Amino acid sequence: MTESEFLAGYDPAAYERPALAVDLVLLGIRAGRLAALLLRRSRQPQAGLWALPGGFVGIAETLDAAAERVLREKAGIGRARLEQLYTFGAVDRDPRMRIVSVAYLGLLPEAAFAEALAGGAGLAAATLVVPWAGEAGGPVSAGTEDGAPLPLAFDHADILALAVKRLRGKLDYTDVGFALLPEHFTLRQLQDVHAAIRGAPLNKSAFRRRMRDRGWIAPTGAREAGTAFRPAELFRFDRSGQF
Amino acid sequence: MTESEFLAGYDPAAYERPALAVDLVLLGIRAGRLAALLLRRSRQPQAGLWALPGGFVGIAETLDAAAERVLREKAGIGRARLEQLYTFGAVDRDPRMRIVSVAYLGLLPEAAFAEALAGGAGLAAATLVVPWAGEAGGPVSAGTEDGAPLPLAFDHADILALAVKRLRGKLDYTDVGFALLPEHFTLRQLQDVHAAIRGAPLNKSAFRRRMRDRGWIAPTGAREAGTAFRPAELFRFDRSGQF
DNA sequence: TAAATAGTGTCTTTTAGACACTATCGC
DNA sequence: GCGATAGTGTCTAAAAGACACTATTTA
Repeated sequence: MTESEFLAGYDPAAYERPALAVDLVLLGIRAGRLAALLLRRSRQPQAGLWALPGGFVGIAETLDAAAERVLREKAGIGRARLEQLYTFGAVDRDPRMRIVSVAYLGLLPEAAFAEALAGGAGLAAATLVVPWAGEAGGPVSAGTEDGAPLPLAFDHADILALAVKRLRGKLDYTDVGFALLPEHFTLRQLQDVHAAIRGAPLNKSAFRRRMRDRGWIAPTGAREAGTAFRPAELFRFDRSGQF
Repeated sequence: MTESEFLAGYDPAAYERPALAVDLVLLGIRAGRLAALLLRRSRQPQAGLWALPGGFVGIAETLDAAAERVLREKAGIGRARLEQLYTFGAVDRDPRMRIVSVAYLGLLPEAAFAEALAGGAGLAAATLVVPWAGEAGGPVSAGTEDGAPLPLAFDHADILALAVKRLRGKLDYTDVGFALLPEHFTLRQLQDVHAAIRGAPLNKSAFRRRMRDRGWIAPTGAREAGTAFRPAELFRFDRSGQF
């Protein structure tokens, strides 16, 4: 153990520490497409650009707790499925000072997503263009509903791209698809969510067969209402069938 | 934006910051089993327990750079495939002070692993018992070669368990298996590595077929030497066949 | 030629894609 | 009954597991 390590270990106050923050990638489905919740920066630096909701981590606060607090305070959302994504630590990622940021992925059902948009937090929805470029995923770009690009602040484009990549990677073997749906849903809705995340269409019969075989869905007995045609059966996520 | 957020954003020096560290899970294959490199703690707290090599992140140092520096300085290893794993931020994970740690997964070929053990860094090898409990993976425990358990310091058992889980998850669709082998290897060696990571045996014919079909392996034309029986063909990882 | 492992062939099972078909609802 | 979508049946293709078989090398 060198002298500097000894000091760093036992008197770390003697060394300058990076600031530690969390940033939230809040994803939902909007008009059949994957979308993220962004805030427009009103101040320098990067004023006018779009940023992920974020905030600093308190000295006596867990990372998860900080993410939940930002979800409440900055996004005005009470609850969401949050999961740690990756920690971004480039030295110059924020021009003000050294900030290391732990990125979180949050998944919102369609209603919660719309509610967050309507709330007073000033959030806007960025539609994500997610081309199907193999399992690895291609580039992800954020834009308005009619296609105008939304320029992202700092390294937030990288964070967003990684979030989509992670979501895609987990789609086939975890329950992430259900986190974007209401408690009761039709198989068509579920398929649409999967298609939006993949960026490519799915075969209907094979999809339904797979969901059934995995034991992930349970019939509720109820049916859709208000359709102009044959109403579909409503299912719910069956947590017991996970493995 | 509340008053406290404003202050935290623009005068973060006014708030106490967590210390930021990296911890390295260095994995390799030893006697056909998955093993990790650990350091025995000589001081309080948790003296006598086994810990992952780690160190603090410098104020002008990338997370990846900090991990590489710890790899050199604490483990005496020049190069390894390092990949960020997860960030651990429980408030009381270190009794001395608040330390948030970014865990890294490092994969070492068998020779590099043995070399690191023989080096003067004081590293010991902990054999990992990795039972096959479905894709999710069961509990992971560290022990000596003859089965005596090695108690781990802090939350390092959690970090180790997550590292193995990640390694398992990536085994089938990335090149992690090759990172644990020398440049030239036999298909038997490759299969043994996969079996060690899975914690379950693999079908020979199916395994070879899959590796071939994916274009991951390229014949070198050379053969094993020094065997008491038919020598196997040597292959190398074919990076071009990844996707 | 015996021992031991390398490497292959083939049958079966599972999973997914393609695609047409039937069922059922509101109007 | 018509329009539109829900939901199913079945053929085919691709991938994986089981397992026996042949091949090749050293001693």
